[in-house]
Amino acid sequence: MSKSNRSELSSDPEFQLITKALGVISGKWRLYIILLLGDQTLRYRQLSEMLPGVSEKVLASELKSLVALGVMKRTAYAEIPPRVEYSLTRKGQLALPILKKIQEIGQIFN
Amino acid sequence: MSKSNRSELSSDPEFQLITKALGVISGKWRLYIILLLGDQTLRYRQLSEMLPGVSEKVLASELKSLVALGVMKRTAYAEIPPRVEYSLTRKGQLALPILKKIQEIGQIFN
DNA sequence: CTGAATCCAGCAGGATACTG
DNA sequence: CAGTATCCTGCTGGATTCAG
Repeated sequence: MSKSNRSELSSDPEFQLITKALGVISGKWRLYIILLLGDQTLRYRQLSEMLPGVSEKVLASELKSLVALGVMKRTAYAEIPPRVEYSLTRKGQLALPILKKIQEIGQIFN
Repeated sequence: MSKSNRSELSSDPEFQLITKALGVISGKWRLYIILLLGDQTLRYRQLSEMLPGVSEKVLASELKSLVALGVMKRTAYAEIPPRVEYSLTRKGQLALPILKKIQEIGQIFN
């Protein structure tokens, strides 16, 4: 990483990229949820059951953020009872291999 | 990621790895500091100057955490004035290529 | 020079109840 | 079924001062 001592860190393009990337993966459950979804399409209820101990509020807001970030897409069907499915976007799938690598870091420092 | 519906998430080994990895990279500056150091050896003052806007307290505690995690090593010389140098451990260097990849995630979602 | 100590604000994340 | 609405708490990171 080369340094161009500008006075503000926030103007460093590398810093901006890192911040962006951290937005996708940081948070107690975020990365785990993405890897859990993987290439599947899952309903809200399925995700919820796969994440025991994560409250509705937290799961819902994480999913919302991930959709807003462009990692996942949400598809709602106008049925009764309601059905909502989540899957990775193309960008999400692009990022997936790298995200899986992050687990290796966990192994290195075990 | 395959799921074996055990009742507690914290007993899932994959979750543990992810949590471990997140410990290394999450935090507003942590990942940036690691990439900034890269293969170099830098003194505290140099790091501090490369990180305008990061207070002494935050920098010092981040470095301490990174040393505790085994990512960096700290070498202090008994001189006056004191000299302290930081560099990546072998484990840190092992992780470096993956950490660099994380920036690509930032590019994907730009 | 290299930090530690203190004090403090904001927000991510959790518990629980309720709605379309 | 798929979420909101509230309310609450602890931790992360920031400002400033002090010390070896």
